[in-house]
Amino acid sequence: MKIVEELDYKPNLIASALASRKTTKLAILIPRSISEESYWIKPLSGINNALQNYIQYGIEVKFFLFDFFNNKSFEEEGEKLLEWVPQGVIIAPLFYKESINLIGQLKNLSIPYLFIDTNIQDQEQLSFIGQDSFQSGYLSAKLLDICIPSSCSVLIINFSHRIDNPNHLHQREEGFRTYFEQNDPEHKKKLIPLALEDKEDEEFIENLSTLLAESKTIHGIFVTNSKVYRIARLLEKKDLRGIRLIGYDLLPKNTEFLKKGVIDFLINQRPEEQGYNALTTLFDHVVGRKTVEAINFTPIDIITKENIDYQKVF
Amino acid sequence: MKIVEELDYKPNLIASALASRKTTKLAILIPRSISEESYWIKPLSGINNALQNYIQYGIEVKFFLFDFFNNKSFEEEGEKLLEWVPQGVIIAPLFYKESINLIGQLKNLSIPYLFIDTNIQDQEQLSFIGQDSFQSGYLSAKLLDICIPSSCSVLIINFSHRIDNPNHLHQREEGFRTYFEQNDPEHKKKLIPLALEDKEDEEFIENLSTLLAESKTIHGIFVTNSKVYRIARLLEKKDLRGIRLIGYDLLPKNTEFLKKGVIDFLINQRPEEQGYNALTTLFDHVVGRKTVEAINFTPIDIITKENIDYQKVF
DNA sequence: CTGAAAGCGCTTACAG
DNA sequence: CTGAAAGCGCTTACAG
Repeated sequence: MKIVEELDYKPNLIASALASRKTTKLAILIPRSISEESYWIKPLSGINNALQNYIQYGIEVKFFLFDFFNNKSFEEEGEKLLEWVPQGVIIAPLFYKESINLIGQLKNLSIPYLFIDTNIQDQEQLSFIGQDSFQSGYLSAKLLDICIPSSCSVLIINFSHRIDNPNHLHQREEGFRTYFEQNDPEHKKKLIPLALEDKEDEEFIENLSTLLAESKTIHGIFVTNSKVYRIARLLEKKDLRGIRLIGYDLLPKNTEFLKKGVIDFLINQRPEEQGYNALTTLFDHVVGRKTVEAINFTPIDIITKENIDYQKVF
Repeated sequence: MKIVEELDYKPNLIASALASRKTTKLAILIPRSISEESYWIKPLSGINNALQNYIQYGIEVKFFLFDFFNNKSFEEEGEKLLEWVPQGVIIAPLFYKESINLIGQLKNLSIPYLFIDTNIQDQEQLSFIGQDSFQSGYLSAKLLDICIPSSCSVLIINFSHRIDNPNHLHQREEGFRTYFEQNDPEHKKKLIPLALEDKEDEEFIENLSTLLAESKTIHGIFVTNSKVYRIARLLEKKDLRGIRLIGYDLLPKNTEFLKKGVIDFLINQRPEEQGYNALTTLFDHVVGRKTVEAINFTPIDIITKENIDYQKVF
């Protein structure tokens, strides 16, 4: 080792990869995408993109895709994953209990894992790759705040798609509220929370539309997830102007309304980049034996119709 | 070739790199950074960062750094570059005439080159990597527009640092003006252009300060480059409130005023990423023999004090 | 011009 | 346990 240091010897990774020709198996446990327009297609394509860089190094990646709404499906795919015996795992731990169970087993097998999109604190994960949800809500509040009247009402809409909503939706709302507590201590702006079902609840939407039409004081709406296009559709249909709308993610349905001017801001969490970084991080650890960052926060992008066309596509 | 196709043969780049061990020389012609806080340190660090990925492939990178204000220096470094005989070049073509001259010689030698930061149209460059300046100005106007009164005055400040200012400063102003032409046809917002010298022109700054203090109608200032901190310093010193300020680039001096709330928005052009992508693109072309994109527009990031801490650092 | 041999810097099975 | 040999998939100098 003394000589290694004296000569500043650095092993040639290329020669090493060529000689060893071992294949490293990496498993990915994320939600299945229902359509081309689904959110989860983006992390997946980011992972595939990173894979191109490593394919020559004998990396084998296998996707275990579960049903976003079904914890049993998460469990089943987790079982399959364990049977495959990978050397490293990327997990979107959307179901708390089932995730804890799975990573317990991974720990026993000394298989490293990292979290993407959603974090669970202190689980000995190799890394977390995703956005700071609280801060993204805080930023959303600021953006809304600068373009609404100094006294008015603001709706916070939660599309609760299932009982144990991923934690980060609450954190986004918390961040949003915290901004107004700090910057509007006199509560000139009234925050009105609203929980909607994810299914096509026409009746509720109709009620909401009546509410919006009647209440002239509502000048801003914050939707805590990517379902913001549903509210946009309503605003457009009822021709409701003067209401600023902000939500998450560059789904085609959302960007369409952004370009039309119905949605004012979208918060992007760079899902492709999350996928890309997740695979790169796992590779660096498992194959490159490098130390990796324990937390890898994705930038919080502000997207308007003026810069949407310049976002990186993968 | 028929058999190649039948077997879907893909050459093993790793084995190829190991066997050939040829070193590829890539030259970089960009401005020298005066301090750790200079803008041009960022593309440089992005280039070095990308280099880490390729160092095993026998890439040798040499920087030819010229004086930002001095076209002779650009010429001299260009000469040295040609003597070194690289296989590929990255150029920031800040001086038009001198750039045209240099790339003429590169063409004769069949050495591929790509432009970073500033583009010159139709010069057979391999690629351009940088921001759409017009659009970034357009976006800046939109951001200012949503948070200033519906009738007021807006200053457009150009720090002209030399006679032949890089073209993109004009394009930024053009984009800015175009937004207001399209969205304020009645000219309720008055745009006032102002050219300042780059040197510490205390007298002019003093005049500007008087102007701002007297004119109560000025509610927005757009600075077309990274010198926005100089205006911020003035606003802070004179305790001038109610003026929204927007400019370019995440220099330490700028982010400081952003966090204090004196600057409202900064436009980021991801300089590190530009450097990173430039080297990657050049490598892909020269070593990987891949086809590369002719235009690689960097995203136009909107930075506020709420998301500044989540920007990627290289 | 063609084709076989040596070698790039490692890993790993194997002989001693 | 130690150390030399073979081989990973290419490139390139060289013999024919």
